[in-house]
Amino acid sequence: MNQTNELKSSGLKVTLPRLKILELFQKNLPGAERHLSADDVYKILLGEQMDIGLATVYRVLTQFEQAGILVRRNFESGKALYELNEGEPHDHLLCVNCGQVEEFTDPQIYERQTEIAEKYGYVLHERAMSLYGLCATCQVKTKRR
Amino acid sequence: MNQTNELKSSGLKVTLPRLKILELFQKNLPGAERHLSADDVYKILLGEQMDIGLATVYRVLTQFEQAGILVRRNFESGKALYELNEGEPHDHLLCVNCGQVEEFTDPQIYERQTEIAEKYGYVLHERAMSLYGLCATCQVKTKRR
DNA sequence: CTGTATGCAAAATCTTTGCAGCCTG
DNA sequence: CAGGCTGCAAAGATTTTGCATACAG
Repeated sequence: MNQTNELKSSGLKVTLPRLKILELFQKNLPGAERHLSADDVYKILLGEQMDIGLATVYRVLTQFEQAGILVRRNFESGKALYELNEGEPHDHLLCVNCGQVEEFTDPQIYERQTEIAEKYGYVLHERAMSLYGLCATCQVKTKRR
Repeated sequence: MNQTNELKSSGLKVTLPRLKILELFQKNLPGAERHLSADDVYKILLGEQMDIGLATVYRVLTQFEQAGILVRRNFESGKALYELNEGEPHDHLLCVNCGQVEEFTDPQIYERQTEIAEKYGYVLHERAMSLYGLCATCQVKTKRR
């Protein structure tokens, strides 16, 4: 099984909480948000009749991040969101009204970031770029008020 | 007095805590970090023999942000940092080892961000970009270990 | 004097940690 | 069977809020 191996190769024992959480992110159900907070994950699993502790969710998410399975994002919301690590780095466009998250990649910006870090003598570890605004749908809704 | 007027024109009463906090950011002492957390501000003021409450610091920082005097930044550290709002937007390069903060502006990136938001139909409210890495000094230190 | 501002303490959030028992390998 | 894993409860860290008193205008 794919997920089982993914866990094993990260040196993690295969347990129900881990399988379920991994599945949540990999399944990618239509309409399901790719970006989930610890609490989101916790509530979803409770809703699926799982008996799980919030502490376990935090621990698993942290382990998955260290294993490179997930990526942790710090947006302005105040709570961390996790998403599947699909290799290619990307940035986010977030709607301040509905919370929708749009992903995009811009090689030109990526390139400039590298140049800037170099110019300042930094060895770059991470890049984070987020744009906040009103999505098209919410612009209409907001205007109506 | 300049600071007094800055407060008045924001509709805020001129009080000692507000003057002191404003001064802290405007003074820009050599070696002093431009980016301060609520707790940083609190500790500095306590060190100056001021009798102030942490809650007041949080309230004042929030008010200053709403008045456009300060800008709030959410870096990965988990706590918000504030800096003087000097009009022109800029981004940050942070050392993950010593916490040094380097500021930079890149019109090319700024331009691309605008284009991206437009492409996705967003009305942009805010942009946040932070690069994390090892500064030149810390690269040397780290290598020695 | 009136209403805003302050300090203190308590509460609210999000996240981490300690511990005894459970389960994987 | 050993050591990692889990749930629960408690503790931490950061930020917000309620309230009585103090102070600016």
